Amino acid sequence: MSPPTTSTPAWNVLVATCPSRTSLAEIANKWTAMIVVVLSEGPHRFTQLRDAVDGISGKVLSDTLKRLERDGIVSRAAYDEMPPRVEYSLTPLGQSLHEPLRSLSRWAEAHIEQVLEHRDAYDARPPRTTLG
Amino acid sequence: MSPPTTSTPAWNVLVATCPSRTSLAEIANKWTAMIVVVLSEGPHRFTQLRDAVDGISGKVLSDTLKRLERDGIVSRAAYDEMPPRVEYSLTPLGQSLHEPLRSLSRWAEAHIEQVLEHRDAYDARPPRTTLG
DNA sequence: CAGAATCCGTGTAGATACTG
DNA sequence: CAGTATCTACACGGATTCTG
Repeated sequence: MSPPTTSTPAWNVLVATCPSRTSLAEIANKWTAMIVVVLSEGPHRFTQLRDAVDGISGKVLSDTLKRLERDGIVSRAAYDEMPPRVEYSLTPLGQSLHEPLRSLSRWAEAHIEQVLEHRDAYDARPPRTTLG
Repeated sequence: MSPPTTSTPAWNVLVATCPSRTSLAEIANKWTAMIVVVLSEGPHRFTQLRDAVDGISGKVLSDTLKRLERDGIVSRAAYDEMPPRVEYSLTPLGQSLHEPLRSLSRWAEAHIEQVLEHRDAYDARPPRTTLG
């Protein structure tokens, strides 16, 4: 039974011993963000995912999917066929995570130019060896 | 089809060569999330931040703040006093990042119990050595 | 106080090769 | 196709020390 949204969460990620930190570390991750965004469009097979998330290696994809499955964010459906077919999809829990993560990746896309400009300016500035 | 947002982002994090990936990697990070959430309440000094983000080490805080400053997300104000005083705050760019990141940490807090239950169930299940 | 510098352990990523 | 198994490598996090 999950608490209604009105209830105050007993957890606080700012506390080191809070278990919610372990899941924050899991979801605040670039691969997780991209995988969840892709899976939000519907079930994907392993190779489909690897193609969609350009540049990810098979091992990293496999590891990440396993962790997400363990956390109940992704579900795995293996069909006993030849050649083998496995489909990954978002659980309801994972779907609730989609919005926050999509916001993040959208932010990255929308503000990358500003970020790049800042980086250029920062890197052009002399190091703060002496007091300015 | 792309949604009718105000401006169409030319960037796509799913493409490996897209520069927005570099900023996604930066912001999709547990320390960044916690720091931005804390700074959203107002400027903080270094030690205040280290206390607020429980468990973070001085080096990691310093490194992360430097990266965030470089990206234009955090601004640093050093006052030439004795003892030294430095205040960190969110730039307007950083403030625009607050909502997405707060959503993430709230998700972690709100769903940690479900996540823990899934982990227990997953770990209790025998390994998938043979076909199920 | 606010850090820089240093050292070090570990996790995570990446490449490659192999299997059912 | 959908992984697993290995190995390597480096970035990251963490603890400690030193300084203006």
